[in-house]
Amino acid sequence: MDFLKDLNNQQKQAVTAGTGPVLVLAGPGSGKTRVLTQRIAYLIARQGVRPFNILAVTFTNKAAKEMEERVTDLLSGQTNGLTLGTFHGICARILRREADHLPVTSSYVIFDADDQVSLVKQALKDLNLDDKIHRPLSVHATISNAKNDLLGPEDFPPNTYRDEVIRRVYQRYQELLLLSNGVDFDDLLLYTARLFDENEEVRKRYARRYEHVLVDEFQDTNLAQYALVKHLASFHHNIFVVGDADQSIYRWRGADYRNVLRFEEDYPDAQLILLEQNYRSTQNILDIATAVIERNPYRTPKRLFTERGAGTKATLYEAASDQEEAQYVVEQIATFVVKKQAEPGDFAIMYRTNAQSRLLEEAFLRANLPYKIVGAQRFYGRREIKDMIAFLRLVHNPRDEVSLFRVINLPPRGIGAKTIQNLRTRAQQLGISAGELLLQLTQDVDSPTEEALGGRALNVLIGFAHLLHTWRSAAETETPLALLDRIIAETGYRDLIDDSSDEGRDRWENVLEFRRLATERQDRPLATFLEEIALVSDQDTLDKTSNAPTLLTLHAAKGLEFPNVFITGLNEGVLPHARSLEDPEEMMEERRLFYVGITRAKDRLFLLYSQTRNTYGYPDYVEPSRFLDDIPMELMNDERPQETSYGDVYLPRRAPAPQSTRWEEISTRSAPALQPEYAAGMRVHHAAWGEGLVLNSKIQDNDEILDIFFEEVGLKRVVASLAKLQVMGK
DNA sequence: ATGGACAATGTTTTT
DNA sequence: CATTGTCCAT
Repeated sequence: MDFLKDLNNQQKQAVTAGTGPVLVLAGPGSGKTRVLTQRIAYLIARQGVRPFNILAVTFTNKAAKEMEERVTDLLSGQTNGLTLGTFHGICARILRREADHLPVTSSYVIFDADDQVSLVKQALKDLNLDDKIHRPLSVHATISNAKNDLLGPEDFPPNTYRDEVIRRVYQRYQELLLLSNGVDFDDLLLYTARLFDENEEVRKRYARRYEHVLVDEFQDTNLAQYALVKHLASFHHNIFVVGDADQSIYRWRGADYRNVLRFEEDYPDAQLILLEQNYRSTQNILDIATAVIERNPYRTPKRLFTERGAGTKATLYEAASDQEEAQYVVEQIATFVVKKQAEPGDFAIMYRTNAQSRLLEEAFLRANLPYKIVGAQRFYGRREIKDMIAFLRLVHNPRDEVSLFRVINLPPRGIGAKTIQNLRTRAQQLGISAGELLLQLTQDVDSPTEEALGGRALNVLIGFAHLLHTWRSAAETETPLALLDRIIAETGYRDLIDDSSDEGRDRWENVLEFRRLATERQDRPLATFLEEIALVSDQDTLDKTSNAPTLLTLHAAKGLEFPNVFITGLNEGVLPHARSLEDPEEMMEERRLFYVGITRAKDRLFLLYSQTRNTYGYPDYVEPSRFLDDIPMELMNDERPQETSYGDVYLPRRAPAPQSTRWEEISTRSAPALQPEYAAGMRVHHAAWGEGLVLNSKIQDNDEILDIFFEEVGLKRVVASLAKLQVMGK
């Protein structure tokens, strides 16, 4: 097997670099994933390194999985024992194994973002601090940053009054986590780094094992991650990192692209390899990207080049409103698909904030065209899913107070704030957690406890305790899926959420979707299952199987590529975001974010902004993004309107968008008297308008109404019985 | 203890 | 505007 075939000189050099530290600076689309994969294969097959002795860190689980598959392909098997995963995932496993050295047990649970904020809230309450003044979200962000800088509460410098407050909240927050036998995302990194720092035996064990340490997306590591990598490579010093400072977009999460500089300082003998040739985009796209990123100060200039040729110009489009912007996206995609110039799945639509996806989704729904959206939060953040997870987490770890109090009264069984308070107080007196006390109620109840909890409340508590108890026994022998089914059945959860309204049905569908996820992971023990769902990344939810356009944030787009890319909302206040306008560092990051978006495109790039935008429900005029000024006009086709306004009169320059078909109408198209003859996806011919694609069909007033996209004349709405249509094909 | 009605308040980005 | 929290009547 020739691992070096089809590699350029720099890539070859990287793949076959000898021992010692190596720093690969890789521009977008320069094949860094390939380099990493082939290097792992090369180490195993050519250098005789055992997979067991290799550690590779990627940014998402999906990337790890893909990399593993590719290595396995290259070697036809023999990757057993290879450690491949995200920082958080790898740390979670190490902590599980080394729990003896930690303040938590091996059945600890990982608290998600919401749990973390509610814990901060609880901490503020415990300390009698006003959560109006000290906003939990912002307090948590500060704590998180401290952790990423490897600072514990005791290390947190109380320079200002606010710092003093945060230090105390941090302290209490940490106590609450431990009380629940829980860790947050940052603890995964912090605890592991600390463990290596303080326990030489453990550190040596891991450092000896990992003869080779490889890190992807190195520019987005924070201090804790940097320390981790350094510890892990502290024995063999074979550390191979790949990154691109221009693509650093996680500063707010503690990432520090200066880790690249730190690396060069810490390892002065590091080999430096530059990958500049781009295999992804056309030269026009690269030139646009370069024009944008060049405006950032303090960067090492890079020349991005390709052998793919100039390609087509980018399209710059000014929409009248953000709604129209979304409409334009859908119409453009429909045009390309109708003309058979691209597949629906070839398109990605990117935006700065998740909120922007809404209008796009609505536009797709109106056209009755399917789309897919990247984002784990959207799913795992839903109430019903959080409930399911809370039940499972509680079974796994009864000390988890956040989960306990989330579900103890689900469905309502008469346990309110008062009872919860009593339970917590009594548990505190006994020096145990509320969950442990609850479980004890299934045995026998001593009289002080009975008194503390009161007769009526006690009985319902015991009832819930018995449920929890049986679930815990079940969990010992059954799969998480079986346990989940048991919980759903025994709580009557469906009746609780499915009130047979659209929304209720929707929620139940979500539960079923979660159940499907559990089915896919049947073989996992509960601990692993919980860990996996706590650490899913947005990108992990990307579905490659369906042929539909992808909606995603610019952050989620990192590391991906698409033939055609729309970047929407190129307006001041959106990209760059309003909250980065004053801080030059943040402004630089906004620019990098735009750069990341541009460089995802292989063939076509669409840059969109609009004149007005709805914020808080009210429309407002907005300026085009300053970043657009930096792109030479000759690289773009300007689709901005010619002068069409006279004084205050604005003349629409395109045919008006079709009468909106509401989502409710689409979803409630129930048993019409007339059966539709046409369906979305059909190609039809019209005597005057030529050939077109049916986008939508509905029965209205005993007539079939069609939205058809014609190649010649665009989108039209026709009545089927009047327009003489010929069906050309499915 | 529960659920409904109103108010207030808030928007990056994510493991 | 859309979600989340708070108050009040049952």
